[in-house]
Amino acid sequence: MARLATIRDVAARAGVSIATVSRVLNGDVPANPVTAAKVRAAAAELEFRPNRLGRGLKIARTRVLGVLIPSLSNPVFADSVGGIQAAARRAGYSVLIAATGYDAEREDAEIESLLSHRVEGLVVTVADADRSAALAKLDRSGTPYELVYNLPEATCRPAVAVDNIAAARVVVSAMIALGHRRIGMIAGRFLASDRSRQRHAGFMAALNEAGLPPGPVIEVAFDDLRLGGGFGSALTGSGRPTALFCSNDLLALAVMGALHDLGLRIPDDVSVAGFDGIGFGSLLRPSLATVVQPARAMGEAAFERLLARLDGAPPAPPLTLPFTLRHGGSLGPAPSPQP
Amino acid sequence: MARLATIRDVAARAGVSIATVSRVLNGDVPANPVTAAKVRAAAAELEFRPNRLGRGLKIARTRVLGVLIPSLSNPVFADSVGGIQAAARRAGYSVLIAATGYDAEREDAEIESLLSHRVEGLVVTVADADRSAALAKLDRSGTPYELVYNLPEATCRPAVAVDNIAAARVVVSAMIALGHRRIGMIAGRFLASDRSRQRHAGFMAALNEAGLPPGPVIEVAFDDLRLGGGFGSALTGSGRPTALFCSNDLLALAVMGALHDLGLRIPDDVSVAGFDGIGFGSLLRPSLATVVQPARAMGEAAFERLLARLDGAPPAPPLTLPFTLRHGGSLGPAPSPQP
DNA sequence: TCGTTTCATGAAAACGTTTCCAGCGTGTCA
DNA sequence: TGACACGCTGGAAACGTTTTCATGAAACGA
Repeated sequence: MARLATIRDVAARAGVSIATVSRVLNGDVPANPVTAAKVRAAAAELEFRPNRLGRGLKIARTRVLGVLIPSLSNPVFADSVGGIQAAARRAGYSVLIAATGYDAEREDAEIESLLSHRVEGLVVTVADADRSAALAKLDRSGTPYELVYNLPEATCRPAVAVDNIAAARVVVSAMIALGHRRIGMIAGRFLASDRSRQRHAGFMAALNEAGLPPGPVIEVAFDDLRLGGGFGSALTGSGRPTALFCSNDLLALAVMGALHDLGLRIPDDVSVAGFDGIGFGSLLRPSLATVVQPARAMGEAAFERLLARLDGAPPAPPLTLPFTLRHGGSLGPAPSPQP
Repeated sequence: MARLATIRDVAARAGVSIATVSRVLNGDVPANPVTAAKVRAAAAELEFRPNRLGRGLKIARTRVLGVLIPSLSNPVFADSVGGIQAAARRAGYSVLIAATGYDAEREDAEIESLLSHRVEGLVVTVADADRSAALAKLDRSGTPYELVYNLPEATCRPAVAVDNIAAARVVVSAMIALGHRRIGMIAGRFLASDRSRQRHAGFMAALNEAGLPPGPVIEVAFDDLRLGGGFGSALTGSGRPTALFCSNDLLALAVMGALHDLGLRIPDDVSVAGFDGIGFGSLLRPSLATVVQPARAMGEAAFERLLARLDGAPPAPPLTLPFTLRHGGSLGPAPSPQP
């Protein structure tokens, strides 16, 4: 690869100083039109592409932002990154991305890596926002960041999310309204996910409100969509739940597949609802009833808030965006009560 | 945000020169153990995080790689990025990511942006690898890059992909073997996608081979998953196709939804097959028959090849990875012939 | 004791920018 | 005609690293 042209090459070719090249190309100072033309011509001929390392070093702004998520394979994260990206591009920012693979232990190292590139700020989704050592470190150093999906309860941290508890309560209440009395939950591991915990809290709240005892709660590993083992037995006995609330859509899809394989019809035998609102849910038949989070908009909002912080605005309180309940064929009336 | 510690601060605190700090922290030269300890202590106390802009500027290597894809919302791209990312992380590389939103016109600008950050190489998926001006420019400048999903036919460009033509032929042949005689195709716009074109070629090849006339071929815009309009009429007449090959899975999912809404049963009335092998396909009921591309492995392979190039290896010929046919409930025997 | 080798360390240059400051030529006004 | 302002331009420093080169001390064999 041929050596890339530097500002010095451009200056030499245009017969001016590098200071002039810089001024012309950055367009800040109205320069002599003929000089400007010479510079621009030289830059074009040499295919000059300003080195952002040099620039960043000098002006101490990189116009790069770091994004950390658990995994790109979950559309809910991919979509939020899409939103972040779109907003960033509009504002002239580039995006450096990292993933933890759902491993909270890796959060710190990945963030360190992003920071070493001197990203101006971070948009992150962590396993557990209240217990995250990485976030604590960010707070200590005053690095601007914005959470997405996480909504800390104990700590006050900048976040864009939906109210997980309220949303879960709404879904479960909808189940109750449809006559369901034995409602179970399939959840990502509570220890590994604040969202899962919060959604469980909403689940319990709705049941309490209605005076119903909780059905079985099954915790599964995040990335383990193959629901084997004890799963079937909890869902097939005579006192089996007639509705299942899943802490996220990926889980819900897996559950629907498993139920199908167990010979249970959805929603005739058992209803299912998810959480997230990934696009595929609505393409399924029956379509997946779920809480729709505005993933893309959340990403965009997070970026905008971050940008405001970078421009000197004071830290804003957490932003809860409205969720919507997507009615779907997977959630139907409870089967008529057995005698 | 407090000013970040520089190597100079560490040197001052440890009572040594910056050269020594650099040497100790990079661990290249075996230094005096006591000095090293002092340096490490100082670095830790100051939470020193080497500035990769300075480093990159000096050594002219950034250990950053650029990734350009059409969109993160398509799992097939998100998954390949996941693979790239994982491999990059293992090799100590960071990933700068950009998306075109399926707009070929934006490819060049996004690549320019990535290059201005002095990424060492690029992994890209473009709309049309043979006609891409952006790729031509990369070739001209000798920038190392690797294509994923694109497999150029007219030009010789480094790529990791599956043989789209062969794969499409296999699917369509499978349809024929199941007794289908009127087979249609739903495709992304040929002008905007080399893959769509190649898969169409495979479709035609299989039909020719069997001496069958092609059924209707419907081109739709890439991101337009709402198949309205003339769609229904082409698929409902008396001479309607009994099987539909879709140029990608997203399209196939939309088609399945539309067919369902038209009152057609899958696969009893009409069979459907896709292309890509996104995970959700197998969760559907009926599950989606499709060509599975090893998305993650393709991303990993692309990174490995790129890394080899960066380490001085000569350009390798395009790598075609094996695809597999995933049998799914959406593809069944042709309905018994009407009298 | 001296020359030589080895080892640890520091000074300084360089990477590619931006920007401050000074200098120069030209035009304007008294 | 002189003083001054103004517009453009160039020199040079600085950003935070790495690395070359030189220096000094200690160790060693003769």
